[in-house]
Amino acid sequence: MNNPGGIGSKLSELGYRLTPQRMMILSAIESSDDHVSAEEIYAQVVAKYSNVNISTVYRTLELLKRLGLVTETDMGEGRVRYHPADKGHHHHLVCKECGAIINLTESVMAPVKDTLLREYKFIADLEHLAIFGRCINCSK
Amino acid sequence: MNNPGGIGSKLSELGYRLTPQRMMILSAIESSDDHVSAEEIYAQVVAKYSNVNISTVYRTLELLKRLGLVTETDMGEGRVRYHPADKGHHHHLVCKECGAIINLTESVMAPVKDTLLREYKFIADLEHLAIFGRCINCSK
DNA sequence: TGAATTATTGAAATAAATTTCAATTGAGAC
DNA sequence: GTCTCAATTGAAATTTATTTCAATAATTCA
Ligand SMILES: [Mn+2]
Ligand SMILES: [Mn+2]
Ligand SMILES: [Zn+2]
Ligand SMILES: [Zn+2]
Repeated sequence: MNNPGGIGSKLSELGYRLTPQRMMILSAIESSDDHVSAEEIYAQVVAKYSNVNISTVYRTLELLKRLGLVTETDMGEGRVRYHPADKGHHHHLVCKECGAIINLTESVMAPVKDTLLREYKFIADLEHLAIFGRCINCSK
Repeated sequence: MNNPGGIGSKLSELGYRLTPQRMMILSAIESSDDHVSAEEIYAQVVAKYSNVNISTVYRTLELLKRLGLVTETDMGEGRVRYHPADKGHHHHLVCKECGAIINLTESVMAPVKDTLLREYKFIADLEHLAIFGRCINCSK
């Protein structure tokens, strides 16, 4: 629930309260190895602890996002998905035509990140992107 | 209204009907030199032509997006903004802390686009991005 | 022309996410 | 322990965007 090194311990280190609601939400995020949506988190949490509100889920995700503990990615599904920030740095190529998703390592964006830092002194968040376009099958 | 080379003429070339609603919407998009939101387009259109529905605006934007005639960009305002695809190829750095927006030329993403094409045969849409992060003032 | 078919629209419902505001909880002061 | 105050939450309202479905408009074809 509040495992050392986990998101929960970071939250309390930073002075945020580790409420039952937050603990359940964090556990849902951390236990999922896939990208998880707010509604999916809510469904998991509400099953064990019915007095929790969907807006608390969104608020907690918002907080974690702001603290850089989770990444938020829009893969074009009409809802956004979340990911613990430390779990696998990678990006996704999303084919707009067939929906195929190709994973890539973070390093593809490293040159851009460097350029932006060097030329604009801008620290770009390029940790978990969805890049849209057309895959090889759909582009012929 | 349906100037040659404009979005309207491309639409009819492709076999889509150039309805009064669409003409007004296109004119609102093309006449704006800035990035324009759906609600702003709607406000402009409804002032001249009251029998138009907001869902027609969204639907038209969806169509134009799909045809690659406008780009859609989320600059983190809670609503998305649109831009004629041929009007200025550039990106935006958006500071998550102070909201500052720095413009960049399209070329920053050229190396990534090339890499994705070469290594993944993926044709990436990297025409009008909002890249989030922290500007020089906010990162010290 | 006129019927059949298809594209487009408006209105209302719906969905995802955010905001508002009052109630509750919890941490620290005394 | 009790008081005080700030943080957090729940419930409902709101916002942006999408979807559904019936009505309308335009196009195709007999
Ligand atoms: Mn991922
Ligand atoms: Mn722009
Ligand atoms: Zn594809
Ligand atoms: Zn800034």
